[in-house]
Amino acid sequence: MLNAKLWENPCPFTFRINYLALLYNTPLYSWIQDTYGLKRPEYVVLYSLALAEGGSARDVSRTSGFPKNTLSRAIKRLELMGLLEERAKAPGGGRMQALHLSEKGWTLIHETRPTFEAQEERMLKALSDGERQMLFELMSKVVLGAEDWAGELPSDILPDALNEKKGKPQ
Amino acid sequence: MLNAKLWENPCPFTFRINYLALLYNTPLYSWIQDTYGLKRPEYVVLYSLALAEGGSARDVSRTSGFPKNTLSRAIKRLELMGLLEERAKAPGGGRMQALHLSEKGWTLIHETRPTFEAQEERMLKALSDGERQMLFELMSKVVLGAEDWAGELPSDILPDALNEKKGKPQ
DNA sequence: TTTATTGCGTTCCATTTGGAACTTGCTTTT
DNA sequence: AAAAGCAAGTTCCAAATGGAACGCAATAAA
Repeated sequence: MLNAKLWENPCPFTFRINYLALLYNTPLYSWIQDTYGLKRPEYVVLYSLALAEGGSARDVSRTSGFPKNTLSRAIKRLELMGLLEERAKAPGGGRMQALHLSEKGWTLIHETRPTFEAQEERMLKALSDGERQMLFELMSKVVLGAEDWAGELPSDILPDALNEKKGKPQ
Repeated sequence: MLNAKLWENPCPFTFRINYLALLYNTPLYSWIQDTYGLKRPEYVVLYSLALAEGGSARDVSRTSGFPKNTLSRAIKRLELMGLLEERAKAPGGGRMQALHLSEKGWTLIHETRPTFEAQEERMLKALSDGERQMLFELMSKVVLGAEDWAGELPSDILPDALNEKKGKPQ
């Protein structure tokens, strides 16, 4: 079945993307879980803040895809574990809250991030430096074009059966 | 935060992979859910079988990442909905069961697959044909090398703190 | 043939998840 | 400045999820 999905797939790119994401993420987050007791959304919050200190829950949600309630819980737990600086505002949500890693949070990130990097490196072993550069540029191009295709599906790619108004494209 | 994740990320490739998977999958599966009442694992089973008729639950699990109990339930429901051919063997698990789409299942796939293709096409709009070819080859190369890096994390990329045996690398 | 062994599929159950409604506070309008 | 609109964060709860234990069939070993 793997061969069919690789070589006879009408969506060869997105299959590869999903498949690589799977192979990459699974062992890393299962290691994080076993070693540090952090679930994936929790570690994602830490990782995100390490890249963008002062980011908000909304930012993490937008860039990771986790729904905001999941992140709300994750942040609460991280705070409780002392991995995030306590938020000034009393819990109860109002407006954008800037989040900050604590000393402990930074330590954890510094300890774990190299493993994520090393795994990415292992994944790319098959490519030369030039090929990596090329892959990076191509993927960047696709991501930068995302505004044009992400979000709702336009009705012109939905099955005709679902488009009532055929005659009058008003 | 998106800019930080794109341009200051120590894992620029895997971020792009995860991010693209997110942007691609979310609208499609939410459309499938709203329109056909199928959850993602359910549609994944149909899509997988359309590519590899006679595949088993295990095959789908291996190539999609869903755990086998989730797929067991998905298959049961698809059978109930008449989208899969009834399995010969009485339910009760034994050995590998070959799964087959029913007429209705094929109809649904034929109706929906073009939308998945069109969305992939939209995603790649930013690339020329040559660039697509290049991207395809690079990603294929990485996937084909997966046996060398997927699975358990080797201890040599884990933090030193976690490796007791430093002196004797036996 | 009988006995272990392997591994696919199912069931059980505690945990996690995420949609929806809600609260609160900023921003815009009048 | 008061009212309306909007959006971030929280809570609620029903549903989905996935680890673990189980049952069963095919294969391997004795």
